Amino acid sequence: MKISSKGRYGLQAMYYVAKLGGENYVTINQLSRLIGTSEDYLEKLMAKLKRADLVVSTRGNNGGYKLSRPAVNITIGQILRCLENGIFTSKCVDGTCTAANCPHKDIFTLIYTKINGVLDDMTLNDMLKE
Amino acid sequence: MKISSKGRYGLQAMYYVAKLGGENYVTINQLSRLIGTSEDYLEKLMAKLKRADLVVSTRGNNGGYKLSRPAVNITIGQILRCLENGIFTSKCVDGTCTAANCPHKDIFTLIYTKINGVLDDMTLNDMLKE
DNA sequence: TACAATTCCGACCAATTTAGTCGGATTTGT
DNA sequence: ACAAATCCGACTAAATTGGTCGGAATTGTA
Repeated sequence: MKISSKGRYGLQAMYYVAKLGGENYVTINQLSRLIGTSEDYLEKLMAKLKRADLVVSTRGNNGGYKLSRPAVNITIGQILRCLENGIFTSKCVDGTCTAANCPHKDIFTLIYTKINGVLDDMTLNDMLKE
Repeated sequence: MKISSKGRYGLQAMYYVAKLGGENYVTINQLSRLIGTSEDYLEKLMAKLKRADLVVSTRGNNGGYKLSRPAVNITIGQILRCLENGIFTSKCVDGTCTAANCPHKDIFTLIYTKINGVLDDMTLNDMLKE
């Protein structure tokens, strides 16, 4: 249940897209050199970030990625949730718990609400300020 | 990165140990019927909870488990951390990040500190009150 | 038009973690 | 002696993560 390298690479990629971006597009090649992982793998992560509307891209020469909106409007939670598998939910919350009258729905919901609250309280802009 | 069934079963087991316990010892057989999973698997989880000093046990006839201390002094975070693998930490925090001058140490540390704070703010007693 | 730079896409594989089983050994009260 | 329990290590299966590969499609530029 740690943040896996998927989430870690994703956060780092978003950080560099934000930092180097502006009007420029940032390429996977640049990101892979900055982060230190393969282009092939990063590509998968960028695809997820794009599907979640956190970045936009153009193909072809001079193409690459940039943020879909200002860094202050992109939360750490949004980034992690789109990369990690079913992050911060559980059977007892999403309705698939098979226990009759699952007695723990409320506490699990509370746990996840609080964690998501923490993550959505921090934005990409907070990473840039460091 | 969801709370896996390990964590879920563990929280539920602790809940029932707290609820049925008091002076009594609660057995794995009871827990498995209440939670709906195998005795064999629960046994592994109880072993971890014991190693973390969250429960105490006696063997033999009339044996079983009970809390090592009052429910109000056992946090959700303590339960989850002892069951899940390296929960809420990451390379960039624990010193194994190989990036030179990892620029993200602070933000990752902040994320984990906040999440652990949330989890350690809730105790087993909060589960009992539901 | 050719070409290079780039994202995009699906199939595949390896490593790790999670989930679960099994066969006993040990302890304890009756 | 026996039954009810925890304890323990080895094993397997399933799922997820981490990563690779080959090529298709798009775009700017010479």
